[in-house]
Amino acid sequence: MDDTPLSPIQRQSLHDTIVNRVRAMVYDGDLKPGAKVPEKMLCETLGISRTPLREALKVLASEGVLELLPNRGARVACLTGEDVDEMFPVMGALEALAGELACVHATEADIAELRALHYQMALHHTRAERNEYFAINQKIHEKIMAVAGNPLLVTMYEGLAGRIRRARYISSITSGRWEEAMAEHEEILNALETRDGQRLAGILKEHLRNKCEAVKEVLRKDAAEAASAAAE
Amino acid sequence: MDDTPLSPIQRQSLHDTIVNRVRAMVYDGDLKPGAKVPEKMLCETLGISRTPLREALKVLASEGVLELLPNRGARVACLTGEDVDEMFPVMGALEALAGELACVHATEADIAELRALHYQMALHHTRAERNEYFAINQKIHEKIMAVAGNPLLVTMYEGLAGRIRRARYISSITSGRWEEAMAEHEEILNALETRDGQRLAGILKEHLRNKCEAVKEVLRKDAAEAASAAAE
DNA sequence: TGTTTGAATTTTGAATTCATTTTGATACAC
DNA sequence: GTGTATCAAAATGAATTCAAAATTCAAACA
Repeated sequence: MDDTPLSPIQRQSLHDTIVNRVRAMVYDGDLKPGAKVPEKMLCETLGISRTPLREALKVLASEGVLELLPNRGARVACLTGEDVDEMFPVMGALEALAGELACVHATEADIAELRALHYQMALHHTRAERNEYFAINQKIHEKIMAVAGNPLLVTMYEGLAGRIRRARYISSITSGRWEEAMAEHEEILNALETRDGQRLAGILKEHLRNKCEAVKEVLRKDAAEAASAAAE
Repeated sequence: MDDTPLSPIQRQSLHDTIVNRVRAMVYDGDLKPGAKVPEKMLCETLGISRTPLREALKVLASEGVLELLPNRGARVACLTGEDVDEMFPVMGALEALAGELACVHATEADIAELRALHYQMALHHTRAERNEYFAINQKIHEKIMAVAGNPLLVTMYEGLAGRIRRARYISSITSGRWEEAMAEHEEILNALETRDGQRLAGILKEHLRNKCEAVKEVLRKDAAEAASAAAE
């Protein structure tokens, strides 16, 4: 991460490295939801022994990324509709807080950066470039979080956002909903520019509520695909 | 937990047991903030080997209860003023959400229970019974969380609340602030009874903001005590 | 042919062992 | 007397080993 001459040497413990590696494997889809996580195979892949790997699995389980079945190993947690229904209100509350704080703490430079991101995203929208749109979209939400200036808030939000990241990326947004989302983003930018924290909080909450439906839609599609794949 | 004849037998893994035991030791003050966590000693106390203990320490570190110093073991995380400043806004957002949801999902029985708790707490207030007051106080907030009907919300809130539990219990509330807190609780009950989610959310947020100051006060007192103890 | 039982294999849980790093103490130099 | 260097002891990080439970597979039986 940080390697400026004066910063203390980063000695990332093996354990931490493994946690991050395995988490990345889950988020990137190398380990599919519901799939068993074979200790032996992972040990060989990563070139480590079971002890640090198992420590990492326990941590990831406590994060909700994996679930541990007693005496039967770990499997990748798969998101149910109920999980998403629980996660989104919480994420909404956290984003709303971030919006409020951002309106207080944002510098003019921060707002300028968000404005630039917004219009870049709008461009991708008009060009119907979904992947690019979603990438910028995520950056905007991350930037608002960062500007809020509350590291704990960021950590907690990222923990939840990570778990649905795959679904958000692939999000099969309808063109109607896409228009709506862009309109919401116009409002988000506007609220930020006028530093209207309450309004921004409200918009973000609503924005997330809508996104929730989109993610659940993807989830249903995934489940259907998995079912048909299993039938073959 | 659940031992009805038909439920599967609950086999809590050793690892989970240890996580809970050590976390309890921290919350109950058996392990003091800033203190090193000696692996060897704990292994002997709990009658286990280092492997499962170390797994537990990693999990507790990821929860923020402990911090791991590379090659130098674990220590109990001590709350700084900044930590509290970060935690309370997040807790406020989560409680506000809980309030909103509670107004939607509470049954009349739930509200009756909260009303009973409220007036019991009011009694302890008039009698100036601090410990009893705080115990009921916590029960009320837990009940609102429970009524919200979002297990994830509860988990995340408990994670934060646990870390400041000690400080909240000992909270050296001034009599002026105590009056104010009771008035806020009157409003909380009232908002619930009228199922005014927005208002309840706002009150809870404000309530938490005030509590934040009280906790930081305790923290300063603790730090001062620790300093004078070290000087002896 | 289908089901069930039981042994062999694999996998997981936990203890032990080994290697590395840190810590603490003593001796030595200045 | 102070500060540094060196070495011993302790603690930590990670691999290995051992024991347990679960899974697999084949044989026996209905």
